Amino acid sequence: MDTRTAEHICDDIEIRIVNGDLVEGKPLPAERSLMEAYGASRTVIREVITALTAKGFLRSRPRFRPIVCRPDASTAMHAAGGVIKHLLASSQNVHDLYQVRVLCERMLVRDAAVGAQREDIQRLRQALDDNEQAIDDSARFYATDVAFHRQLYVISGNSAFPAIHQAFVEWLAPQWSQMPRSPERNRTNFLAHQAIFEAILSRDPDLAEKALISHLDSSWQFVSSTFFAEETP
Amino acid sequence: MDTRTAEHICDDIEIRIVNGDLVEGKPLPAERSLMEAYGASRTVIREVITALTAKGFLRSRPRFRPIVCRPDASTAMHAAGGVIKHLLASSQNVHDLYQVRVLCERMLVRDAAVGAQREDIQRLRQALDDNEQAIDDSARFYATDVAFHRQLYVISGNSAFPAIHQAFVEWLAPQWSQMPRSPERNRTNFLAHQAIFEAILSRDPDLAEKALISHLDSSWQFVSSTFFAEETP
DNA sequence: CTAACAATTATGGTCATACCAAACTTCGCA
DNA sequence: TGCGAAGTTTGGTATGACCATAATTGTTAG
Repeated sequence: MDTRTAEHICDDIEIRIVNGDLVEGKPLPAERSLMEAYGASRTVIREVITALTAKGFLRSRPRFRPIVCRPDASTAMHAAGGVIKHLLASSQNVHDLYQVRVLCERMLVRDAAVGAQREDIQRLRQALDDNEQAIDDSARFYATDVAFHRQLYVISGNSAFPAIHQAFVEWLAPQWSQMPRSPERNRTNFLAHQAIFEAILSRDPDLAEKALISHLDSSWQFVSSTFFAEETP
Repeated sequence: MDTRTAEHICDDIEIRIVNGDLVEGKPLPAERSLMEAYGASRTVIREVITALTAKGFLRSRPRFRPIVCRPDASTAMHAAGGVIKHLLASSQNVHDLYQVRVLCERMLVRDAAVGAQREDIQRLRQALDDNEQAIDDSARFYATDVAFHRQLYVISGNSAFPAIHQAFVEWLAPQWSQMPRSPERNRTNFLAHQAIFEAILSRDPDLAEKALISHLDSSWQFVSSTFFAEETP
């Protein structure tokens, strides 16, 4: 026999969460109830709870009952984030991750240029307008910047991409969100966004990709010169 | 004061792992040693261990000391996998994930067509040859198939992409690795790989992308008709 | 009767101790 | 020197207890 009682209970609860037996948003039964239900000691139950929490199936605050979380693509990314944040201590890994983002967005803008629907264009234009309105408010500009790029992921119609975008934003936030910003810099970025939008509007994937690369490369130059200036290549 | 002693110890051990204080591949100190070291009870230490295991910083078999794992991009993907595997119970999510893979590979082959070096081409050709040699051995064909696609990720020169490829393979394995296979089907796939290779060789990104899309779409058709045939659209 | 407050209970966080079985070490014997 | 048995270490689990805080209930004042 396998000696891991906890694993079995863990798997069972996972299943009960995904199939809706344990309702998302509601608290897990009390530890002492689960003891009885599974005929295990509290030690084991608590081990199960910590494991499920780390896996993203529960969200537990210190002195409260753990809340059931039916995991989605977003929580999957979040689970990976626990490791990723350590990897990003190396600027090489930051660069690699950023390049992954660039690759995704290059393809996304190409596809958007070819296949974006009228509503997609409309939402993108709205995001662009919001971006322009925020040029003089750097905090808001950052938010609308993120939102504009997010729209590129939404257009794909693939539910995984918004989650991926969210992951990129969270993981790269330590550098990007704390960049020194200015209305001039914001205007530059807005114009880059506008160029991407125009290229999509004119149904030109090559131009859209080129505009995107130019924008993201410039952004990388700015970030890397700010944060990784002293590192030896 | 914060009531979560375990979290502090957890963070501390994480740091000691990433900075090399705790050596990768070596076993963690015994639970009873950690008790003394941190002045905590065994309950807390065990909680820390289970959490770190779920996070991917330790790899623990039932009755053995946990092995220290300095996490890399691959283990990050693996951590996400615990959630992903549940999501992939829905064929919609399988499709979405597959489309993410398709998008990545489309861009990768485009870039390969533009920028692949001589050694890249050589390795890709080698992978293609291996693939051809394995047409009559379906098990080996699957391995060489994976290896060929992997090469597309390697060419990028970005250390994150091989890990992403590994993740795609693992997550989609339940469907793909158990597909009914035949030498005829293998030959079809080999020819598709060859077409992709030729397009890269002729430095034609549009053609390479087209060949890839054709290949992966056909593969999806085959898989979805096998596994998701009876589902109502 | 209701609302604010106090007492009680439920529950999570932590600790100490104990027992077992499997893994590891040691040591003596061949 | 090599090997196997006995003893020790260590992880897996259980039990019971204590504390602090959240949730609940009961009580009282307005």
